[in-house]
Amino acid sequence: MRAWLGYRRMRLLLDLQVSRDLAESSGLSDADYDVLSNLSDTDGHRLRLTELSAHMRWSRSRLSHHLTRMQQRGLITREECPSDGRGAVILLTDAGWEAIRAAAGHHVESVRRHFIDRLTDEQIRVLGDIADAVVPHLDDVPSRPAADRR
Amino acid sequence: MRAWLGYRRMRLLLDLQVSRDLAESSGLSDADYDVLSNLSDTDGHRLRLTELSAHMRWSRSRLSHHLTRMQQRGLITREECPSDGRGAVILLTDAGWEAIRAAAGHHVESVRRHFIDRLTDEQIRVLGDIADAVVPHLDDVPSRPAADRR
DNA sequence: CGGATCGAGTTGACATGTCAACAAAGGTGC
DNA sequence: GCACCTTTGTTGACATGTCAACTCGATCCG
Repeated sequence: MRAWLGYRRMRLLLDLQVSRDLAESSGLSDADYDVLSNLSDTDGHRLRLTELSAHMRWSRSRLSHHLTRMQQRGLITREECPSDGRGAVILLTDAGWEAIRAAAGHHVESVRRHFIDRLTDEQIRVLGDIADAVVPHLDDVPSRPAADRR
Repeated sequence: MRAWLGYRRMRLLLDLQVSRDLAESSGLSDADYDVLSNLSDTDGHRLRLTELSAHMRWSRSRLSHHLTRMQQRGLITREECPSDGRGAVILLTDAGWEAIRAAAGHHVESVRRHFIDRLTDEQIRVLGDIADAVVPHLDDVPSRPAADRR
């Protein structure tokens, strides 16, 4: 009980603060940052829409809407897929790459300040273990967001 | 890095699963559940809107909108405040009380299944410590949601 | 008291997320 | 090749969240 409530409270306050910092320092929302960082982690800086949505656990609909807005801001573009005519390869633009590079430093500092620096090495290690214990069980079974199951 | 990414991933998957369970078993959203449980924790099952919003870190605007919807579903009501004419005491209805009582059991089971049962006693203890280390620093300084500061 | 300011809560416009329906291409079996 | 079903991505309607403007009572101070 203590652990769960603590987790929930931490989640509420920490994520609020970190995304506030992110928005102030770089004008990106949490969602923007996640999309950009997933793209920038791939080689070629490109991903099929469905792959991206599966990894982020977003519905394709949500992602498509969000990408439309990000495209209008020049952060990403859409390409046709050579191997599948229904296409949609999402590609990071130079501006998008620049945006996340510029944001990353502040973001890391923010996470460090509000989170990592408050913890002991031991606590950090155990937290990693906790995530490793919890995540795998959630990562395969349900798979797709509710909107897509049926 | 490992701890932060693990935390983020866990947060994504765990919260997704738990709120999915919650919605399926009781028809309540996360937001509904939080509001109801905050109210049911007070004696008299009532709170001033601003107190509630401060504790939940919601803007008064968001809370007011959400309460309007919850009121239409009969989960809460609004009363005038005797000591302050600008009023707004939020009161849990019988239906609201019943709804959260019914939801709580499933919810606890869900949290246990996806989270607590995956962890050792030691990990649970440390997680509590982590929250205690992180939360206090975030709990006083910033205080109000962005929309209210200015 | 009376004017200025502040704080509580609501509202409406707009941004974002969800859901179901859809068009179009891929896959399968005949 | 062609009927059939699946998968991809988009769309529009609606639900929810954000932000700024507003009303009106509280409070401050002459």
